[in-house]
Amino acid sequence: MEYKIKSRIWIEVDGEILLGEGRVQLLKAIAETGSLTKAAASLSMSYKKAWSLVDAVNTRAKKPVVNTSIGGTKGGGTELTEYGRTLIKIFDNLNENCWTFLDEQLANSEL
Amino acid sequence: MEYKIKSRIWIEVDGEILLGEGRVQLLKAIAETGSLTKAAASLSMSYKKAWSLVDAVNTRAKKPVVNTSIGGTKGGGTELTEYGRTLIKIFDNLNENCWTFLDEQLANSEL
DNA sequence: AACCGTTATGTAATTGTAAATATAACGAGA
DNA sequence: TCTCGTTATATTTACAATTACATAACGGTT
Repeated sequence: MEYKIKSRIWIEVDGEILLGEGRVQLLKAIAETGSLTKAAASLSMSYKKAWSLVDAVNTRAKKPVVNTSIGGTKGGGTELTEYGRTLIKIFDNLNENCWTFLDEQLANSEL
Repeated sequence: MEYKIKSRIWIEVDGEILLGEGRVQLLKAIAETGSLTKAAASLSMSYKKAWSLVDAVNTRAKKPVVNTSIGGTKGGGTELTEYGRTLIKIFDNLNENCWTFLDEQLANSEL
């Protein structure tokens, strides 16, 4: 029966969510599959939800996070931009730093 | 169009939530009103939800967080224990430290 | 031209969560 | 003993968020 401290972080723009853990997970799945449809399926998420999440990230970010293409042999696809990849890296870094910081804080508080 | 980092922290026991921002807010309202009914109303929360939140906190914490009484002239009431008050203080402290830490982290990441 | 898998978008259905409602018990005081 | 405001709990109702379904457009390939 030990107390554990948890946290979630997210980045906002104009009071609206730009990027959180769920969106980062989705972007990672897009990077792996090259397809929004497959990424959504791999996370057991509806395509519509996945699309609206990616759309929100893409329109709010300072630069596009994904490139999409429609049609062609493979039907099209979605790929991360370089900016999208750095965004993910920075987010993951912030998140891990936050976790270790909070663990230290809790340990020092003697709850 | 500036990026801002936000966070929520909470404390878990055995994988279940013990205390988060909402529960702390509720405990503070109880401290002010001396009544779970009034505390719930002051937060526009249903009594049932308020009760189940307080009950969860009370049963999972290492020591009781509130004392309740039923009946009597005033009908009864709910008051914080000393342990409940220190729990709130520590939580608020952790939370503020987390915010300033993350702000620093974001500033250093040059997003 | 026809096909196929994908993006993109609207609408209907569902379902899980929260609120509303109802009811009982309690106990000091009038 | 009756009242009153509170805690405590179950059941029903309502709503909002999510999913499911449907449809169109696209563009290489065959």
